[in-house]
Amino acid sequence: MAVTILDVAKLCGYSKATVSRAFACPEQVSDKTREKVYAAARALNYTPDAIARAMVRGRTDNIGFVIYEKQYPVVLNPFYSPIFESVLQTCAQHGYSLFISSDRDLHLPNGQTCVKKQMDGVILAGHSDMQTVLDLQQQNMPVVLLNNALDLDHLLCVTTDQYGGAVLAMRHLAERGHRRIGLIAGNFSPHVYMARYNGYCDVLREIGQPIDFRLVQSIEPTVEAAIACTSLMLSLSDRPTALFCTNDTIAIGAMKAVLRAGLCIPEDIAIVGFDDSENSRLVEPELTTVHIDKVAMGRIAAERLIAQIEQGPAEKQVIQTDVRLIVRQTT
Amino acid sequence: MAVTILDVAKLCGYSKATVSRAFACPEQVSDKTREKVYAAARALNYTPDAIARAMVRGRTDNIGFVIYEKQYPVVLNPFYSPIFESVLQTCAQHGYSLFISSDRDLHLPNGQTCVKKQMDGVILAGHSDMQTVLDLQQQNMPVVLLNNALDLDHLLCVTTDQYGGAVLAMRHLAERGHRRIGLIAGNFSPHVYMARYNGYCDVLREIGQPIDFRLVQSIEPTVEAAIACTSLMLSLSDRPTALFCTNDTIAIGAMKAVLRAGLCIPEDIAIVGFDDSENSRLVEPELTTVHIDKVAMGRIAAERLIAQIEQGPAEKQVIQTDVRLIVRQTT
DNA sequence: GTGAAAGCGCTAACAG
DNA sequence: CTGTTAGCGCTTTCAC
Repeated sequence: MAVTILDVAKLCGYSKATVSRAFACPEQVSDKTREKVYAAARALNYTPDAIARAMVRGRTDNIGFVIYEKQYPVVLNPFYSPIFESVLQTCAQHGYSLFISSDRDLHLPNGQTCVKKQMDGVILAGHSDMQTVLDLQQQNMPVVLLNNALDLDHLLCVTTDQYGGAVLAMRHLAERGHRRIGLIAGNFSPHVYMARYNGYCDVLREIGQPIDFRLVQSIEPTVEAAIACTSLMLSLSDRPTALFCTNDTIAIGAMKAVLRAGLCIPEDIAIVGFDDSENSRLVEPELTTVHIDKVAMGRIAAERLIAQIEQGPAEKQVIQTDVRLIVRQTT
Repeated sequence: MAVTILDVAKLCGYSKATVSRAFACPEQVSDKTREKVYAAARALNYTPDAIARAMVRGRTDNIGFVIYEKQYPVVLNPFYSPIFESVLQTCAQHGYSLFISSDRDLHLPNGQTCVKKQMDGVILAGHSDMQTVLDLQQQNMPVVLLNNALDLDHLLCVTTDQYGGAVLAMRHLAERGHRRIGLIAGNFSPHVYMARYNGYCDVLREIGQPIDFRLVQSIEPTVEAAIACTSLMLSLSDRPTALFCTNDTIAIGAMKAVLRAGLCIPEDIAIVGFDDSENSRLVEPELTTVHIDKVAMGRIAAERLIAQIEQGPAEKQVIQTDVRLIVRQTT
């Protein structure tokens, strides 16, 4: 793009400064001038250079959404994608654009942490290590943690009530009269895994049901793994009457295994999932699951990050969004 | 970030240029020097400013993935999200980062088209109007069209064999002996809609089956709309024995309607979808569908765009990825 | 409301 | 292998 602000200035007879203002703050320029400037710009097909602008303003109006590498792919992840979408919307509303990258992009060849790209702040989604966050903070790069919580000063974290959700799911099953309830848990980050696992154990304890470890399995959260795992559980002589799956993908795999075994849902086996992803409504019967307010998580993370960018450092805080049980047809 | 390259230069006793090289092209600097520079950088917590770098290099190493607004949300779209993911991967491999934005971001308040953000090229996904593409080209902004084709010089388009896919699906149904085949078509862009519709008509003609317009419906591509539409078709006295749905979401809605009507798939009604989205394997029975090579589409679009960025304008070309039928359990 | 001038932080010749 | 120098294109005081 060879044509610069100077070319426009020359053509319309005004100065660089006026042309600049016509684009950046149109209200500071008289109507007549603005029109002339725009006409000249159109004639030359001039377009302000975003980089030069960012350089001098010290602001890019970009935000980075950084995913822990292991959790790739983001966009296809039924849990993260609605969150990402919500972040995207919120950013757009506030005039920010969104970069998407993995945590690999956060390190220089010499090992230092930094934001190699042009962004005013970052949302770190999923796992992220403390040193990285510290480094970023030290470089005055606003940071918000999403679906993760770290105990650091001035760090804002947005999570959800993992434990409460598990308890909701389990109590619901217990109220339906289930006692032999299996757990198929995805091997998520310890933070998430333990909270959901504890919910399972605590409700079992509440109803006086001892834990049968043959009914507690930890797997990769894929449909295939869930099918295999469930099939095994179904072959038990005293098979469970209900399954609590720690995400919807697992629950869908469990459903497949049950249906393929010729059993009925929920009559023979009841199933509860977690996340309330889009997929939970795709399957038939539709899945009872714990709703996580992914829209709120994304929105809050983005809003709080933007607040930091525009108004300075955050207070240390963990914002926990509510969960609720969505009862559909699998229980 | 108050600390600049100059601070590091002073601290380590080298010049700005050397410090710059230590980060930008480490091999051009002696080991000893590099270590000293890095040490100083670490001490000051210095990090190169990506904006200033981009400014002087005239390159940002960023690519924009721009979606036609009406097709929002991108990330949740079962068709676009795998493509986006593939673009993301390819860009990462080549050292580019990805921006995601809608076509709204392509226009200045004065109506001019431009890339307001810092990117070296853009992938325009879905519908995009010709003037926008022309404007971008005139500004020397490399462009690739994805899932769309426009007849413009030096414009590279990546699409798929929409018509061929429809023919594959229909012939498959015909080979299974179906004659009364319904069409439930999503109201996609004319480009896509017509190709798939023509495939339907042509195969019916091949098998000497007149088109019954009660069996041809055009709807919003949502599960709900598909359920409603299918229910209606099922209530016909001479209901179809098979349904060709122009995407998987519609097919899944159709499946729900069929199952809820107490009918069996594929015994009573066979169903074929289009896209081979992740969802097609989630449902039970699993969906027979036309596979679109979304990974290839994303990769090719990204690679070609990068080629343009690095090696100059493209030849006018429409690259059409192959389709194939994936026969699962609904036919 | 408009213009002149001073950089923003970095890289890329070119020299040495 | 390292240093010097000249900007990249824009915004932003500060005058007028």
